[in-house]
Amino acid sequence: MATPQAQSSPRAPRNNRATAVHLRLRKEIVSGLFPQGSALAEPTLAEHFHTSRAPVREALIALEREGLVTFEKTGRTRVRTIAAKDLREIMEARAALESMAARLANWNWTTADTDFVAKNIEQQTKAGSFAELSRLDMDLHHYVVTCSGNLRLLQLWEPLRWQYEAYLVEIFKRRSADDYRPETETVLGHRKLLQVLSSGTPAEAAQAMMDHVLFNISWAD
Amino acid sequence: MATPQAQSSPRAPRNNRATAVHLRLRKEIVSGLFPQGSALAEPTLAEHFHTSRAPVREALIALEREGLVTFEKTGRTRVRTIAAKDLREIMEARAALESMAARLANWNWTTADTDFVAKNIEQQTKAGSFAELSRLDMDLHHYVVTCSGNLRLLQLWEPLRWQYEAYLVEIFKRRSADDYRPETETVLGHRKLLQVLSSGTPAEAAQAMMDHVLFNISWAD
DNA sequence: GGCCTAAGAAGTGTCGACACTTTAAAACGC
DNA sequence: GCGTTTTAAAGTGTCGACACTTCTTAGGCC
Repeated sequence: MATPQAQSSPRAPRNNRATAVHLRLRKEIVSGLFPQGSALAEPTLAEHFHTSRAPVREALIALEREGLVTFEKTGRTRVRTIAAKDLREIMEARAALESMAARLANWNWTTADTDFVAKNIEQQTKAGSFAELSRLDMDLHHYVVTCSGNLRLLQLWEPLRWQYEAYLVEIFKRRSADDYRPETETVLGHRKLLQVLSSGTPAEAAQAMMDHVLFNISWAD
Repeated sequence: MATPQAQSSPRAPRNNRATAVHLRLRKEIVSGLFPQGSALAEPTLAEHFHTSRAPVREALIALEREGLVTFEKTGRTRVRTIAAKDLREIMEARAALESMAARLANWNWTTADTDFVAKNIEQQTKAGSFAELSRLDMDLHHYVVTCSGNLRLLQLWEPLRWQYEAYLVEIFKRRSADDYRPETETVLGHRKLLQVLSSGTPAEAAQAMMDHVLFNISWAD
């Protein structure tokens, strides 16, 4: 009999330079190293990463599908600009996916999950900057999506995360670092979330996550 | 002043052989031309499409991110096998996205939209095979997602569509064509959907779509 | 000086080549 | 005949090359 071990392969990243370039370039984009709208020429990037154009090209295709770069009709590549209108789309899509994720995560929630999230929220209260708070925030949301046990949910969610982070870093550039005051509303929303995830119904968890994510649309600069 | 027309570029598909190969190969996969799990060697595909390996390679990367093919650790590419467990993930993700889409579509629903969907449902009652019915079904769901006006929702949804169709074509291979009897439940679900989309509340539309999509999980063979 | 034009520079799309790795097949021993 | 080892075939990863297109800059004209 054939089909020794079919398994639908959760994720088998090829171990080549293309994926390395992909990950590095993504990190550089969401770090704000390349301003939005700036050109990404293959020869330049190839030199930057000490490789040839082929791996760079593959990485750009992956990044385009993640929504971090765009191809113009002429083939030129640019860092995608994410405006307020895009933020709305991102948050609506996040709300859809994370609400379902919360529903599923509620189903198989453990005390270890509660510990992780509680610890994360605790750190949020001590956060000293927007950047630190949003990092903790994304960690928490990533954790819930993972807890759903649905790998496709996670795969669809990740690009939204990168796009959101690329948007945030642009905001941080404009805002001065010292006008930060603790975001009590965000923390409060997370506490409510933890409560329904651990001891609420699936429908309550879904609703709470939906409200929590959509609430942040108004954040738009 | 710079930034002449920023616009976040909805979708600018490069007009090259790579995208052509991508679209053709995708169509061939969801048509069942390549059985699930079969190997996709770049030189063979290159010959098949009368091109070199470079465009084929780019197409495979795009298809991997769509979930239609998988890369093994050795770099070999295979058509992804979609089992019942995968179907569950797909339908949960679809339910999440389409529920939000229905909520948004309800908001800006027009009589023209009602006409399109009503005509589609009318055709469903006359469908003579599983294949025809499911084609109409996907057309309808695609229409609703488009009506949401949220391009990211559509972009995230499309890969789920291809995966679902790849699953269906495998089912069709096993089932004989003549044991088809009209799926009255599907049609009934769509009528209910049309009703809430045109004259219900956003929450009702979201709930109806959620129920309708999740109902189909039990379809699993 | 401002505008149009034309050479030059830069970039993309595609190809073939080659080293290295993995798979498949053939040869060998028992 | 069956299992093991060796050898050949097939495949991937990466590179450089070249034609063609697009952008940019310098020159000329008014």
